Amino acid sequence: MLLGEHDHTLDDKNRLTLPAKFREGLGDGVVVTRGMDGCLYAYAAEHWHGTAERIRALDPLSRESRMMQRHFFSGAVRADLDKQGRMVLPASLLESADIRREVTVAGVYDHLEIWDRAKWRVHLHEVEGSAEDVAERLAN
Amino acid sequence: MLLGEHDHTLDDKNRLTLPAKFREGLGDGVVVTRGMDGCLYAYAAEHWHGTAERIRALDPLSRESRMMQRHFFSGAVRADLDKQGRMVLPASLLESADIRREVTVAGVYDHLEIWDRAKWRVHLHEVEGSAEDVAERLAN
DNA sequence: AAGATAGTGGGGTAGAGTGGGGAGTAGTGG
DNA sequence: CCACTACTCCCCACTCTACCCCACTATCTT
Repeated sequence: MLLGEHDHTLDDKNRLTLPAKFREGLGDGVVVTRGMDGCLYAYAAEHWHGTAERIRALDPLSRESRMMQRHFFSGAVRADLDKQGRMVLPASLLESADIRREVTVAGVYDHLEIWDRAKWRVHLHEVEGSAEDVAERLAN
Repeated sequence: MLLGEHDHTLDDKNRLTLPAKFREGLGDGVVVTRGMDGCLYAYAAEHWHGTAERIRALDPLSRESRMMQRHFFSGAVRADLDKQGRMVLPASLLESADIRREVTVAGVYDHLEIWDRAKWRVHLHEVEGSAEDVAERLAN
């Protein structure tokens, strides 16, 4: 299970060191794709298939489904880690998630999320207030 | 069953000694998460899975669900105890619960709650007056 | 009163995070 | 077809953090 929040930095070569804690959970193959809400998702290669299947199963006769499929699949890249546990993030993905140098990597159960740090802060702050309301609704 | 209230202090390295009474109840694996009402929760690893499952089951195609999952899982950390029964609390969690040096650890049946001591006092005081009223409302 | 155990503090070391250099390969132009 | 360039991948080196171990004090128990 991928948990926790880590601050890292991209170097000049667009390399990102994955937090050591996450490496074993990811195996040695990672798929990075455009995520939701302006971040990138990183899946262990074996878990990627499940998510991919969910998106693939959407009906391509619906325009919105096609948009989702393009969003996910055209942005997906298989990345391998070097001996130091780093992966190169394609410039196109970095741009689409508006990621600069300062990055936050968050574990969200079955995948990682890669955020521009400033954006992450804002997003998380936005949730804080409503988390307890949502929890209240989940309670029964 | 986890019961009772203990005053402890964080050291300079953000380590918290768990009260000896609680250690056997927690096994050797603990998961710490952002809790409700401005404290931290600490679960025995095996009890954590139930809570995690409820959050995981939310549909990630809904924005609210995604935000909830991020908040919970990115705020959760697996912490192991050292030989003295201490665990390191990540700075990001301490910050989000506004915990300084003086800490109160409270047992609440299946989990521990970690509070900034001053905040705990205030909260407890708040409850004191209203416990009977709340009980009345929860009754059916 | 003495010993044991819980709580607190500090130091050393392995490993994680970051940066830079060099070789190999693909792509482009002459 | 060859040569040059640019990019990518791999390896080496340094710094700093976090983890692990040891030591001390206070309190509770016998």
